[in-house]
Amino acid sequence: MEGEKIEKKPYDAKEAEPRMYALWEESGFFNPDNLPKKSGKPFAVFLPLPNITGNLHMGHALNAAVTDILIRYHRMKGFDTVWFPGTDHAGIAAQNVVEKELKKEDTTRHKLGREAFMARVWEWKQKYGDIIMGQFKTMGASFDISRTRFTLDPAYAEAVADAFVHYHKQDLLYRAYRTINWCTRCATGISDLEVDYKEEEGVLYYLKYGPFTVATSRPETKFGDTALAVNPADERYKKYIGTEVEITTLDTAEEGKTVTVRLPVVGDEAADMVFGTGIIKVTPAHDIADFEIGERHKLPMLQVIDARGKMMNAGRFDGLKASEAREKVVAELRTAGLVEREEKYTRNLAVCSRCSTAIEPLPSRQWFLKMERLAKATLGALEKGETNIVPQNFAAPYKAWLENTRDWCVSRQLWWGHRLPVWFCKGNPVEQRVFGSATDWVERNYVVVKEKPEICPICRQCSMEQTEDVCDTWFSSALWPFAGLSHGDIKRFYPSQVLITARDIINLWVGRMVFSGLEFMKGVPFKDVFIHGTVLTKDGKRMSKSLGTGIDPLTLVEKYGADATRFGIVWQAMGTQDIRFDEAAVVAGRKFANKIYNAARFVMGRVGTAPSVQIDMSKASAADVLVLGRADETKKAVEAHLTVYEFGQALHALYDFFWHDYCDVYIEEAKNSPSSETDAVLYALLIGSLKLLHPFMPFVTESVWQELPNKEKSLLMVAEW
RNA sequence: GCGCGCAUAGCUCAGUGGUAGAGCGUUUCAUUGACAUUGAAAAGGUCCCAAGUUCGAUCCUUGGUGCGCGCACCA
Repeated sequence: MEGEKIEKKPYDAKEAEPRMYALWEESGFFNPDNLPKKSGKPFAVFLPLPNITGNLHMGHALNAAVTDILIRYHRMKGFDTVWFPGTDHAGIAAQNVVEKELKKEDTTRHKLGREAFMARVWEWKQKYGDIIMGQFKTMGASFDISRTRFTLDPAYAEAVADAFVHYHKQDLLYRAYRTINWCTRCATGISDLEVDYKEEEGVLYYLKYGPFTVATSRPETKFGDTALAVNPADERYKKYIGTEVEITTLDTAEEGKTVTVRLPVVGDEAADMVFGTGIIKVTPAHDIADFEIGERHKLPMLQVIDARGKMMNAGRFDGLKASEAREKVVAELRTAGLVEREEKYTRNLAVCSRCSTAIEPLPSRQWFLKMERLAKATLGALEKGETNIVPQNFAAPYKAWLENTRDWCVSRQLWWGHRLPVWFCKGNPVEQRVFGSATDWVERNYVVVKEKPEICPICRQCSMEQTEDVCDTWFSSALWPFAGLSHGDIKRFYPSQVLITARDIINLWVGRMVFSGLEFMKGVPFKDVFIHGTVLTKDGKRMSKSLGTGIDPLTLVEKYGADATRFGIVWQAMGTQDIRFDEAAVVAGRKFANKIYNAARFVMGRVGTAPSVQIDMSKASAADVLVLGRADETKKAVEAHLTVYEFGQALHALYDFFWHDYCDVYIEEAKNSPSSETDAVLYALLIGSLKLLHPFMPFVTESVWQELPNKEKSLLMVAEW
C-alpha cells in the first residue's frame, strides 16, 4: 500500500527453499502425467546414475543444476517433461566400500558369507540411495521421484537378464578362456575401460635368451614364456623365424642351477624394432599383447601367477608374490650371468580404476560381448547424426574408441551385482573340450536362459546350478534409458532429448548406452549428448576427496542457499569449459536472490493489490520502450543460449537485464514517475523476469510468485514461459 | 607417441577483424526511501611469445612456450 512502510528484511533461503520444494512435490507436477495440459511433445532426460557409494559432489551439482534448468524451461514451455532419477548399484565400487567398512570391524566378506554380505550392501544402499536422492532434492532437482529406478530392482534385473540372453542368442556373447585384466585385490576380472595407468619408475632388464638379449620389466614371468617374437621385417632376426632356439634359464627345482629350454621364434608385427632389442619374450598368460601374439601363432598358455598374484607352476618360487619373485629371480639371474644390463625407465603401470592395485593380467574364463557389430552400429548413428555430441571435439576420441575397441569382458567375480543367467549342469556333467583359441580348455556344460530350468536339458536329471559370476555394472547401466521402464513411458519418452554428463564416461557409459539402445530399442537413446565441464578447484586442480580439495555443494547450500549455489556453478559454466570453482560466484548468487526478492517486494508494494499488466504502447515513455526492448532481447538471448547448452551465458544475460536494466535503471526512474502505465510495465516485467529466472533460481522466484497479488496460476513452476 | 582443450584486470572468467567487458576484490562518495547481501563513480590490462595474412589482429594462419586432459599392448 502507498505510504505503508515495507518491512526491512533480506531473503531467507533457508526458510523458503524447503517450503517451495514441498509445494512442488505436493502439486505432483514433477510427474508429467499430472500436468494440467499435455501437449504430446515429450521432453525427457535421464539422470546419469549416481553411484550409491557416496555423497553429492560438485560434478553432480553442476549436472543437476543444468539439467534442472532444461527441465524447468521445457516444462514451462509446455512440453510433457520428465526427468528420470535413479541410482546405480555400482558393483565393484559399492562392494569395495562395504568391504572397507568390514575391515574396520576386523572381518571380511568371506567370513560373513555371500548372504550376509549382500544384506550389508543392501543396508548401505538403502541409506545412501536415499541420502543422495535427498541431496538432489535439496539442490532443487525437479525429477519425478515416482519414476525412480535402481539397477537391481526386479524389473531392471529382468531387463539385464533379457539382454544377456538376447546377446547370447544373437551369437554376440561368448565364453572364453583368455588373458584378461585381473585385479588381485578386488578378486575379479575387469574390462579395458576400468584400467587406469599411472607412471612408475621401473627397471628394464636386458636378459640373455640364448642367442638373443630380451628387454623386459617383468622377469618373473619368464617361466611362462612360450615363444620369442621378432618383427618379420627385422633384418637382424628374420632368419630365426620358424626355428626354435635354446635358452638357458633358472632351474625352478633347485637354486643355483640352470636348465636349457627350447622356445620357438615367431614373426609378429607387434614386435617393435626400435624398442629394447626388438625381441619380445612372449608370455601369453600374463600379458594381453602377448596373449594376442599367442592367438595368432597358436602358442600354448602357461600360467605362472595365480588369482591372488602369487607364483604358481614355478617350482620353488610358488607362493611368492609376483613382486617378491621378481627380486629373487633377478638376483639369481645376475648370479647366473644371465642379466646383460639394467636400465631405469618409467613405465605406465596398469592399475585397477577402483582400488589402484596393480593389474595382474591372467588367464581366466570370462564372458565377452563381441563389439564389432555393435560398435559399427554406434558409429553409424554418430555419422548419420542420430547422436550429436556437444562439443563436437569429443566425437573424435569416441570414434577412435569405437573403431578400435576389443570385445568387452562383461563378467565379474563379485557378489554384488546381477548374477548371470547361466546355468551349469551339475549332475553327471559331460565335460567338453573347447578349441579354437590359444589353449584348449575344459568347460562345463551350461545353458543361457533367463529362468532356472526345471530340469537340466543337458543331463535331463540334475537341478542346475547358477554361475557365481555377476555382470559388469556398466552392462546394466548401459540399459538405463529403457530398462525397467513401463511400456507407456518407453513409447512416450524414448528416445530422450539429451544426455547430460561428464566426459570421463563417454566410452564407459555413453557409447554402451547407444549400442544397447540400437540393439534393443532399434534406435538411439538420446539425440544430443552434452558433455559439461569438470569442476576443478580454484587453482585448477582436480577436486578429490583424498586430497581434501573437494567442496561439498551441500555446505554451500547450507551457507548461501540452493539458488545461490546453482547460480554460482552455472555462472561459471561457460559452454563446456572446465570450471575453476570460485565461491565468490555463490556469494554473488546469494546477493542476486536477495535482489530479486527485494525488487519484487518493492514492485508489489508499488502496484497494489490489483495490478494490471496491460501496457498501452501508444502511451509508453522512452524508458518504457527501452526496458521492454531489453526484456525482449533478454528472453531471446536466454532461449538461444539454452538451445546450444550455454547455461552460463544465459544466466549472465538474465543477470545483466534484471539487475541493471530493470532494477538500477527502470525501477529507479519509476520512483519519479508515478503513472499507472509505469506500474503496468513494472509488474509485467516482474512477472516476465520471474519466469525467465525460474529455471535458474527456482526457489526464490517461486516464493516471490507465491506472494503475487494476482498470480495467474498456482505455481510458477508450471506458468507459461 | 597420437589427439584435444586452455592462456584476456589482483582472482574466476566473458567477448569482438576497428575505443577491451562482467562477477569478486581494491579506492572514493552516497544512508532513516525494495535491497548496505545497496547505489554512484574510480583505479587496474604489451588480451602468453614470435612470425604471417590484413588498411587494421586480442580475435584468422603457422610456429613456439606454459598449464590441464583424453587415447595408446612399447615388451
